[in-house]
This record gives sequence, structure tokens and C-alpha cells, in this order.
Amino acid sequence: MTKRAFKDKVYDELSKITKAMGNPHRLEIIDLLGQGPFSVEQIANHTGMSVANASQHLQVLKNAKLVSITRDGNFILYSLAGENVFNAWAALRALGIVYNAEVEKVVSDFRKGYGPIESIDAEALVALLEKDRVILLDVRSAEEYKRGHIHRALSAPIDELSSILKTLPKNKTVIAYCRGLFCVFADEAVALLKKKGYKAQRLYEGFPDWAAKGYPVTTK
Amino acid sequence: MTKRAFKDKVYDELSKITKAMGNPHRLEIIDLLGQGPFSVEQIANHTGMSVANASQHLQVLKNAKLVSITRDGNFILYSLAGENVFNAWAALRALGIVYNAEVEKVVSDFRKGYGPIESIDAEALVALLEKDRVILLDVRSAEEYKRGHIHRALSAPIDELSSILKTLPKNKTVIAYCRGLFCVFADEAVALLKKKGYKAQRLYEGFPDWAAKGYPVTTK
DNA sequence: TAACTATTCAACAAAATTATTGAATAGATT
DNA sequence: AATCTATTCAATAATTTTGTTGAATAGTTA
Repeated sequence: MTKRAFKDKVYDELSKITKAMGNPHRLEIIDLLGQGPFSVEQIANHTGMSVANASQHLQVLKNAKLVSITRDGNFILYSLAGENVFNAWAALRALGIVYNAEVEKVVSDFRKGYGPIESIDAEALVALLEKDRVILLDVRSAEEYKRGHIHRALSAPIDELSSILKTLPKNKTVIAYCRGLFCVFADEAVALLKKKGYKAQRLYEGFPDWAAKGYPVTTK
Repeated sequence: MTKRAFKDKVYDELSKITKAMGNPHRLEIIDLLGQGPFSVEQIANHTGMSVANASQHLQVLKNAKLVSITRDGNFILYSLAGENVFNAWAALRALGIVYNAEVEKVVSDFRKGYGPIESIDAEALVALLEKDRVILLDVRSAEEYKRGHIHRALSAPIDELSSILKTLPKNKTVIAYCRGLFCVFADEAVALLKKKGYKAQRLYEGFPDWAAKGYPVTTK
């Protein structure tokens, strides 16, 4: 085997991974699977794709060893093949946000629709939680909360927020978090909370990022 | 703008980056540019592509903001757009090596051609250099050495190694390094050194990885 | 200003990727 | 064992990506 043939083979193998990531639907699937395992139909619903199409994209991800499967009754559940996969996705996402102004612009333009939303990062939240100075709300669905959530967070699905809200004391700041950087449930929640007279902020990133950084997570 | 349209736009923008990385030639270019700036023709020669083809791939990388250009006389020099780019590439490469046995296999099969080569990592090399226990050889070309090399390394281009070798004392271990994980100059060097009776090892990764990790680098 | 030259572009054909449709399959229920 | 059902597959057409060829371009040098 010549050096050239060797290099061709190596870069070709590695490009199978980047190729598998080189499609918007598949990036969204990877982002979603950061939450935990999902069935094909759930993935299709979350991403607005047909089941057959989602299945085919999942095959591509599986062949690239980026996702793995387990079976639960009639359902096949897809998960990320390891935490490295989410980390690599997070690194690429960061790359996009730093070097490609377009990504930043799309996100900030869309978020402006909810008014000016303050956000804090994971480190700051840890400090506030330790001092017991804040109420932390998980505004994803009840099911997602059950899969895993930030330690000490209360479940407050965005649809039910307005009724839950009445039970919250107004003397503490409320922090809301959701699925990730590209999920706007937390923005919606903060906008509603502020309208009702609360001091509110969103966690900059979402649950999968929090978990990937090794901060405390629980299912109870 | 609906949530769906927002997500479509975000993932579409981000996929431009992963798409740009989703091609073996372009990965090889990114890997090469980890060494420093190169002209289109140099890139074409190093990768075995035609100049026009290399140019087109470079346009793709440039549009994705992964590389940037500077001009030097008649030549246009391409560089990585920032160190994040090399780090993202390194993360993907690591992902490939961990999850895709095929990559590991191709590399180790090819290297077996040079016999059993021991390698050490960057951290271990730092310790050995501090104790002045080793001779460190940069076996890339003289020109690459001049662009930048590991502090205290001697230039020993692989072609000239056998003559340089005569000047080296035999009481110290020799460590050789080259362009990266997929470069076999260091393996060749170690094989030759061992044949001549030296104790020799290769640095596991290459110069760009060393530099990306923030270890000391010099051009003098 | 004229000549030169590294790089890019345009046009083409071949190959690969994509979404949709509807049928096939594997595996769990009953 | 028969039925049911989530998932996968096969076939298709539309779109995108790729490498080659040769010409065009922009910017430097003389």
C-alpha cells in the first residue's frame, strides 16, 4: 500500500463521519438525541420529517457509528453512540456561532420576538443554586423532565406554566431552561414570567449541554 | 417566522460547516493547513489533486468560513480561519478513531510495515525534555521546520536523516515527530534509528496537535 | 503599460444524495 | 400460530456534488 493509498483510505473513512453530519436533518436528530433515546416516529414528529425519511437518515447516522439502537417492546430507540458525539456536535455548533455571523444572526433575530431576554451560563447558575437564591424551572414536557433534569429543577411544561406560576413566590429570581441553544421554550417562559411581574432569566444553553459538562443531573 | 422555519434555518446554516467538512479531500486540506499557510499549488501537490480541483475545494472551505486567505506576492496563501477549526477537526478525528474501528485498523495496518513502533504522548515528552533525557528530531522538511517547530527540536528531514544520524550520541533516547497522526515520516525515522542501534520512539501526534494544545513552539 | 502567472471560473458529464411512495420485514403482542 | 405494527427497504425522480478541461481573471512584476 502506497502512502497515497493509505491517506486516501484514512481521509475517506473519516469523511464518512463528517459526511453523516453534513445534512441539516441529521444535525437536528443529533441535537435531539442529546436529550436521550427516541423512537423513529418520535424523531420524525419532533423534526417534521416523514417516518421513512427519518429512518433513512438514522441509517446513515448508524452506519457512521454516531448513533446506536436498543429495543423497547415494539419500538426501536435511537441514542447517541457516546457522549463524545454530543461533544463533537457542540464543538461544531460553537464553531458555527463564532465564525459564521449568519447563525448568530438567525438566532438573535428570532429571539428578539420575545423581547429582551437575559441569560446566564451554567457556572453562574451553579453558584446561585448553592446560595438557594433562585427558582429553577424545566419548561420542557413532563416526559422529557422524567428522562432527566437539572438537580433541584421543578417541572413546568411551557403549556402549563401560567397555572404553575401562581404557586411561585415573587421574591426569588426565576431561571428557565429547555432543550438547548435552538429551543425557544425558555424564551417564551421568561417573557411570560416578566409580564407577570417576576424577575426572570434563561439558562443560555439547554439540558443536554448542562449534562455534557458534568453538572448534577437527576431523574427523581 | 415560525419555530419550524427558524430551526430549518439554523440547522441549515450549521450544516454548511459540516457539509464543507464532509469530503475526504477537504479534510486532508484542513489537516495540512494545521501546519500553516500554503498556496493553492502547494496544497494541490501535497494532496495529489489538480490545481483547479484544489481551488474549488478551497472555495467551499472559504465559503464555510473554515479557511481564510492572505496574499504573498503572486501567491494566495490559505490558512485555517482560527485555532477552533483545528480543534474541531481533532475532535472529529478522535471520534472516528474511538467509534469507527475501521480507521484505527487502516492506520495500524499501515504502520505495521515499519515494525513495532513505540510512541509517547505530548505530556510525557514535556517531562523528558525538562530532564534533558532525550534528543528530539523534527523529521519534516526543512521548510516546515522553519515555519515553526517544537522548542528544542533539531531539524532532521527524513531524506537527510541517515547523514545527520552520525552526529547523534547513542546514550540518549531519540524521539521523532512529524506532521500528524496520519504522517508516517516519524515511523520511518524510528525504524531507521532502531536499525542503527538507537533507542527511538515517535511522538504519537504531530506538530499541529502539539501547538494546538498550547505547548511551547518556536521558529528559531 | 505590457507581460506574466497563480488562481478562479464556466461548462460539462458522471456520480452521489435526497424525499416520496408503497411494499416488505422483523419482532412483539394476543 | 396468527395478527399487528414499528421500522426498513426498493424504486423513482429531482437535486446536488464531484473532477476535468480549457478559458478568463485579477493582481504582480518587469
